[in-house]
This record gives sequence, structure tokens and C-alpha cells, in this order.
Amino acid sequence: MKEKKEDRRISRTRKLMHEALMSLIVEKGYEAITVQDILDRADVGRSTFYAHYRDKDELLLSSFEHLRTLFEQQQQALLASRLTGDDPELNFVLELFRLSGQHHNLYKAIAGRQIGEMILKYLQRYLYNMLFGSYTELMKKRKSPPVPIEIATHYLVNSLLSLITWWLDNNMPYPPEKMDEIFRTLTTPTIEIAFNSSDHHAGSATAFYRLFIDSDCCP
Amino acid sequence: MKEKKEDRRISRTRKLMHEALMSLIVEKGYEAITVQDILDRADVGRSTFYAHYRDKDELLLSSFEHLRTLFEQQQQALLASRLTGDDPELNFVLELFRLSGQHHNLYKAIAGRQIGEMILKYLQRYLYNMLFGSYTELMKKRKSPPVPIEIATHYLVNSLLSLITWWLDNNMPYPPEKMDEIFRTLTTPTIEIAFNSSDHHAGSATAFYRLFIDSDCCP
DNA sequence: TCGTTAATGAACATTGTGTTCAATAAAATA
DNA sequence: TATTTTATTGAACACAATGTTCATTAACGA
Repeated sequence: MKEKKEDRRISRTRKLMHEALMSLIVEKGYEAITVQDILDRADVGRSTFYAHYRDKDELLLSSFEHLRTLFEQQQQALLASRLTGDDPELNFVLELFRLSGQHHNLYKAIAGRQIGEMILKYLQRYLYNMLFGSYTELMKKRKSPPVPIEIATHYLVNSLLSLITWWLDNNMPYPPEKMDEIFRTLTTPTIEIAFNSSDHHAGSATAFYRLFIDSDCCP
Repeated sequence: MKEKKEDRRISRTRKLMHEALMSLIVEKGYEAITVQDILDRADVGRSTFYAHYRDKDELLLSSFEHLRTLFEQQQQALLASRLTGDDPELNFVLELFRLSGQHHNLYKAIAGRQIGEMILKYLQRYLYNMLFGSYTELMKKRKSPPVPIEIATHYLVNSLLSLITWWLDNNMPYPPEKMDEIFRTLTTPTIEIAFNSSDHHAGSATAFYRLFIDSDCCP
């Protein structure tokens, strides 16, 4: 299964640098970290660093790619367990709140900074493609929507992200379940209106939320 | 009216530096600008710069404060003209779209960068206080809301800002009037639900939007 | 006019970046 | 195991930008 063509020294060095970066981020925030800091912490030579990554940002992005892979694997596992009937329902939004809450120290370290925004943009694109790709066909049956689909999608993704960041910025004053409920309360009427054109099918929001779950699209 | 206690040299120097910064921002983007660039463009000595501002960021924030003052004065003027009956209605949201569109080159230069986020946060706080301060009393008459007020406020401010940034990022594919309409379409049902607790007064959204207009609160 | 205050600019210390290269160590491969 | 290949090392280097200092000069306000 595993494609093991990589020199063990490479994996080792990279792992060291990633770990160093992550622990430093939590300690002093991303922007304050110098390459030298990473070198000292990882106990790696200067030229070694530049042999692997062009700069600090590239290292971080690489770390982030890794995190995304982990998340996707977890989602796949959850989806699988749902199919076997162990889980009554997989709630993607709820899972996202839970995951964010677990990594809130990492979030605090990058929030408001250049790199935090990069990552947020990344996530945004990710969710956007996830939704947009899925329900354009769902929309084909409907008449012309009152709001352009790109905008409505962008709007919803942003709603979710803004709730998550608010929640993290304010040290998670409610449990994830409550936030999930709030998200639905706030977005359900909008979804009903924005995606249902003139004919008012009850429960179109439910169908919509399911897209968060069943989507296997990869951006 | 004017408190003119300031040395003319100071005003002159500051004006030169602000102008230099702004033109440089449009040319190459904020982050790429060095202090030396500003010095050259403004034709000002190095030590002079540091006598006025601690660093580049402080200069930009000072410029931004100035912009905010201008905007507030414009709003006041519009509000005044409305009272005299010249204007049928003042639409704050629409005005915001128009203003953003006018300065979209400035936006492009700061979008996605550290400083752009600072400014967006600033704007967010500004709008948040504007709304929150105003309608907490409007809410006192209502029963307990289905969604905490802070969250709903945050949500709506973010909705507006996300639509504006989407619009600017995509080179303004629709006129401001259309965007204003879209904003209302997307948010009206949410406002009705989130701010109206159990009793369903029709038109509570209208009352809400009016807050954008009549508010004279200053954060 | 005169005392006060701002602007000047060159010099300087400092910090961080990214590159180079020959020597060394540790893998992969046969 | 022996051999080849490849990664790591670290010191030295050039460079770019920051922020400070200070004696001199110029402009201001009263």
C-alpha cells in the first residue's frame, strides 16, 4: 500500500522540522518564529532546511497539507462506520466544530496573522468546492434561483467559518452541539429561500445539509 | 472649529508620508513596501520617519483612521440631507457597497495580507458596535431569542463583509444595487427568525435594516 | 528677532535571510 | 559486505532591511 521510495533520512529530517514548527507556533506564534528557531529546535543544519523548503511558509503549508490528509482519512472512517450502521448519523458541521475545538491552541497561534488567513482561505476553498460541486446538479431541477449559486455558496461557507472563528476567538463558550444548532437556526431559512427558487419544498435545507455529509468530492 | 496647534512642518511631513504610502500600496502592495521606499517617495529623512511613527504599520493605521473620519463625515452629510428631504432614503448597506467599489484598487492591494485582515477586523468591530449598541434595547421587548445576540450580530456583520469581499475579489460582476438586494434576500429570513423570538412580527427585518441607517453610535 | 522645535543624513549596530561548498555520515543497492 | 549514491553538516558569505544616534541645519511661532 505504502509507496516507500523515500530515504529514511529525509522523512526523519522533515518530521523533526514539522514538529519543531508546531511546538514553536504554540509557544510564540507563527510570525515570531525565525528559521534559526526551527533549526535549533529540530537540531538540524541550516543548509538542510533550505534543501527541503524554500522558506518558513512552505514548511507550514506542507504541515497543513498533512493535517488535511489526516482529517480526510478520519472523515472517510466515520463515513464507513456510518455505512455499517454503528453511527446513527454523521454530522459534518458538528465534526468540524469538534475538530476545531480540539486544535484551538493551534488556532490561537495563527489567528489574525498572515498565515492564519492563508489557511482560512484554503479551508474556504475546500468547503466551497465540496458544496458547489455537489449541488449544482441538485439545482438543475429547480428554476432560476433568486440568488446566484456562487454567491449563495460563498455565503454559506463563510457563515460556517465565521461561526467557528467566533467560537474559537471567544474561547468556546458553548458546546459544539449548541453551535451546530445555532448554525442550523441561522442558515436554514436562508437555504430554503436561496436554493428553492419559487416552489417551496419543505425540507430542502435538510437535503442541503446532507451534502455536507455525503460529499466525497475532493478539491 | 479646527484645532490648529500643529506645526506646519509636522502636517507637511505626515501628509507626504501618507501619500507616499498610499501610492506605493496601489503600486506594489503593502507588504512589499520597505521603509526606504516610503522615504524615497516622500523625500523625507530616515530619522524623520521614526520620529513620527514607530514602524510601517503605525503609519498605515494612522492613514486608515483618517479614512474612517472621512467616511463618517460623509455619512453625517448624507444623513443631514435626508433630514432635509432631498434624499428619499439613505441605504447604508448600499452606500457601503458603493464606497468599497470606488476604492477597489486599494482593496486589491491589501487583500489577503496581514494588514488587510487588520483593517477588516477593524471594520468588523466598527459595524458590530454600530449594530449591537443600537438594537440591544430593541431586543429588550422580545422574549429570549433563539440565538444569542452576540452571535447573531457577529453573523450578520460577517455576512455583509463576506459579500463585499466576494464582490471585490471577483471584480464586481454585479452593480451595487444588485448586491444590496442579494444581501437582503439572504439575510432577511435569518433576521426574522433570529431576532424575533417566538412572536412573528412581520417586517422586523425592515426595522433591523433601519438600524444601519439611523445609528449614530461611535465605536 | 529670537528661542524653540523639526528635519536631515550619514554612520552604526543588529537581526534575519538565503546561498555556497567541501567534508562527512548514512542510507540504498548489488 | 563493499560500493555507490545521496543527505546532512556547518561555517562563511553577501545581502537586505530595521531602528537608533547625534551633531548640524532649516523652518517655525510668537
